[in-house]
Amino acid sequence: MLVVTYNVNGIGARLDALLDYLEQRKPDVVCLQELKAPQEKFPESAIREAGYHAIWHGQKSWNGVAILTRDGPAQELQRGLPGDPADEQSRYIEAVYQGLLVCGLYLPNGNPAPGPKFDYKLAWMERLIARGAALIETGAPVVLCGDFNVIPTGLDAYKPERWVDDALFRPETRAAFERLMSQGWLDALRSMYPDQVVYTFWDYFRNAFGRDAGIRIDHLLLSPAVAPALRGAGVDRFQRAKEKPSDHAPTWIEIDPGAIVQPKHPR
DNA sequence: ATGTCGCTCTCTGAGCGA
Repeated sequence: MLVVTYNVNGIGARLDALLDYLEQRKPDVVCLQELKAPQEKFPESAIREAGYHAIWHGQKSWNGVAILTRDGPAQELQRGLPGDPADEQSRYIEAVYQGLLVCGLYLPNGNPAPGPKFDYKLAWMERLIARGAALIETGAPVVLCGDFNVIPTGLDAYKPERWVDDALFRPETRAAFERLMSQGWLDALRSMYPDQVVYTFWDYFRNAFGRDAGIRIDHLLLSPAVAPALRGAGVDRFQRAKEKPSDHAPTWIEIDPGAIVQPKHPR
């Protein structure tokens, strides 16, 4: 089962590229971020004609997340990250698909830091940590994936010294991410490539992709029940090299559904 | 500080967020 996370940076501008990708790779599950489209502007029919079911949480201008599935619809469990009823930003969606709990997220960027946007990022991460603990505690097989806007370590940035004051790499951000990870999540890409440089995002400016001046901020975290099913992982850089690309590349894992551990007493 | 995109609005450029 191929599970992909892909920040499209505007579903309107990226529809052709997305359809091309679906045709080329035929992923089973795709978590999308940064739709930048209101709920009613999501191109549901074009995606259906491409052979995918979709659930999505749109928002005018900014944010927006979706989950696409190929072999049947996903059952939506949660829309919006719990913990703050006043938070109206569309950054989280959760669904069950073929026994797998798929959580797609678009974590706040948080720049400039310090400031109110950084405070919002850290507060959002606290809510994510609470959600992560609850998910792990069920024993369910969970893939928690998306654009985390977190550079976990210096290995994950071209010239990390340039990111020290950035909200994606500040100590508070990395510490919160480490607290999430300490719950028992497996960073799928890093586990497959322990020492290698792996980037998922390259700025549009200064020919960043051509120079491979990237960062790794799109992550797929696996709960203990799905970690043993991991068979492969990677970044589809070819998609970033196409015409009119997103600044992110699709990032993927291959899992063996037969190796997923289902809890004996599902709640 | 800069660079380049995408989206929205008052509208064919400017502001904002990333």
